[in-house]
Amino acid sequence: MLDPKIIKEKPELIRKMLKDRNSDFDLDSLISLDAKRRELIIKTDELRKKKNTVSVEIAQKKKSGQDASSAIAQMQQASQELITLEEEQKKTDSDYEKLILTIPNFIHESVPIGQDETANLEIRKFGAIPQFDFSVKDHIDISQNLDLVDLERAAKTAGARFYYLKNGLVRLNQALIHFALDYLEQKQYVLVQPPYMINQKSMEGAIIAQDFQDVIYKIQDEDLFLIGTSEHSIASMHSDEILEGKDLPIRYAGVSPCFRKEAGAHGRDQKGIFRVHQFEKIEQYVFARPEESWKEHERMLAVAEEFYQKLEIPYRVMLLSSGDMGKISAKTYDIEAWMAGQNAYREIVSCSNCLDFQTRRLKIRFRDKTNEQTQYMHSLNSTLVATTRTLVAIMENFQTKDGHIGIPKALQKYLGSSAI
RNA sequence: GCAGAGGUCGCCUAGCUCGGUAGGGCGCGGGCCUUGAGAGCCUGUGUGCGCAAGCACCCGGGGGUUCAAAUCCCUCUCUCUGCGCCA
Repeated sequence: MLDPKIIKEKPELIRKMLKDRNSDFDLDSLISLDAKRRELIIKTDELRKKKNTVSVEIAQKKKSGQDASSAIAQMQQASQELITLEEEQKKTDSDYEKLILTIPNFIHESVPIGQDETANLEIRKFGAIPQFDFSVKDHIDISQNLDLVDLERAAKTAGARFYYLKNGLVRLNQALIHFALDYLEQKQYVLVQPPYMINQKSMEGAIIAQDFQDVIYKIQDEDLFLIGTSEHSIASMHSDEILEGKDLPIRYAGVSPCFRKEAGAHGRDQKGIFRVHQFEKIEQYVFARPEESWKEHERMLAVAEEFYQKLEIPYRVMLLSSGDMGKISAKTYDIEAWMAGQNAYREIVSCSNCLDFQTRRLKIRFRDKTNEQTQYMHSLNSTLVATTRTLVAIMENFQTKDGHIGIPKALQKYLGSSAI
């Protein structure tokens, strides 16, 4: 959510952002609803003031034994008027609220303006692309040959985009999680295993309504939604709280399964475990002081890059364009890992600064002294590792001529072996 | 799941029986006093609208009764205690 004051005072900033995002958001409706909302506040406040005055009068008259009936009549009339106005106000407020929650976030000045991913900028590359003296397989062939993944039976029991991991890949998945947790803990992150289901209010704090439909699974007859990432749980963890400035930044390492509908992804990455409904993810989630959030953003990216360097996975860092970026992010870097079986770089990390967009929705504030004005802090999130995609990268990049999989040195002690 | 007790301003607490402007303490800010510090005293301390003066709102959420609700009624939710069930 954006600051209502900025929308009111500098609508031209919002218009530019909407244009850069190719958004068809109806700003004029929002502005007129806001005007109507404020007009109603003034009117109802006046009526309440009248009621308060008359109420005191009634109390005094009753106390001294005078007749209060004319004052009571006034009171009844004012109450009636107020009920009508309050209904209108409720409706206006709710319309306004719905609309303001769907405006996308501001865009940082360093973000390239463009329609889609073709306008993304490559920032840097790391690692040499592996060369093979045999014909390269993709992760589907490799995992089928080694009995590491059963997609057919998963399709039978759950549907497309599900999988049974088996044998060494179960261990490798756990090894990645274990390694990632050790890595972030050593960097002083607070480890968090959050609720895997959260209520609607919390979910709305973390994402924009329309994403519900495309991404989020709902639990039947309960006010509960399966999280799409631990970001959703951790964002709302401090909702309605006022934290102490001295505690910032707070860096969380979230570990959880992630559940995604992947609606609208028909046909893309249809096979294998690259794009699935369920996977494990270790996430960086940071609450920072506003003036430090851009520094934190670069820091989180560096933490993620170092992780893939340790895993010996070649990657490139992309700066997403205004048209390719998520609505809640002001700036997003993606890390794309080289995947030998696809002969391409594919997204494995997304690192975003959301400014005060989430914290404003969730009322997460801080202050340095108890009587100081509170401020919204900034929130940032970045993948450290989404296990299935990294498993794909390892399987494809570390495949051997005899059809097995080598293991990156950093993972060997967690796996207990150097090959699968 | 059942029963009981609770949720009041950043924190603690009074007020609820019997409806009439939510009081006190702590913490923190500003001021007075002081050579300085401390103590003491004064004052401020959440949200909204407004250029401002100021006004309105805020007692876990929602609804009801009433001229008027922290207070009475209903409902939901969370916490605690006991019982039950359970990996």
